[in-house]
Amino acid sequence: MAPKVPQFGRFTEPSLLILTSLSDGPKHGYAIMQDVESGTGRPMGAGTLYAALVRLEELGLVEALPPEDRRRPYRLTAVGASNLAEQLRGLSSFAQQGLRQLGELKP
Amino acid sequence: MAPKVPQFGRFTEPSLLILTSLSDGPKHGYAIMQDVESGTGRPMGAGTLYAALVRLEELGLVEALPPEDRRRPYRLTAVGASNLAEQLRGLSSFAQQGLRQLGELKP
DNA sequence: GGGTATATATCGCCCATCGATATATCGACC
DNA sequence: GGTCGATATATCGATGGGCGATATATACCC
Repeated sequence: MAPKVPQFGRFTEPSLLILTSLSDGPKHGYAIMQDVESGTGRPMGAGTLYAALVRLEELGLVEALPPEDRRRPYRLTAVGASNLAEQLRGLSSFAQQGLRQLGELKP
Repeated sequence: MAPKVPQFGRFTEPSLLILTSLSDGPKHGYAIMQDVESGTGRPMGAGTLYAALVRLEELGLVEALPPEDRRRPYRLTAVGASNLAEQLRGLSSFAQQGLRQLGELKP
């Protein structure tokens, strides 16, 4: 049987990465790119980033803050934060159970 | 800073779900569908399933076993298992660090 | 003043996802 | 014996997201 993944919503990798980066505090796009790249080792293209940001904003998971200089910072909304938490919890328990099944972890 | 995600390879949700389901032991397509659905709460369409299986087989992560009846079972290869383990480890530490950042978990 | 880092924006290709549809067989039930 | 639902696989078309490339502009450093 596959591990339970409570409401594994409609967000793939990049979106998750962005939300997680923003859980650190508000950031503008370029800072998110750097952050994600330093965290994952692989760069996230600008196209991916800005497109995903627009989508996340439309979904109400992030919101734009007043621009500083030429930077357009975003922050997590309350909805975004709770949504992220839920996804991470699901992901975590999924990974744990998967590893257990693989015999990588003791039950 | 975003949590480290060691080589977050090129596999999205469905593939991960399939590999994880197979970590349980060999299964045929329909059984995987049921397994994933019972695990996640949401059905994985047949199109997604069989297409993903073909890809995973091409990548050498799963292999077909001799058909029984009209069932076409698959099993994880050694490569598939170690690959899955690596992904799950990355996922787990990613989720842990993310939750910690959210204040959901004590460091 | 020239090159690199910062910063955002947009375009187009490709492929995976998804839902729908088709087909066939098996078992149960009346 | 006939029907219905579950089992099982296969394929198609539309859509949308990921990704790489490209464009543009400013700031900073040598």
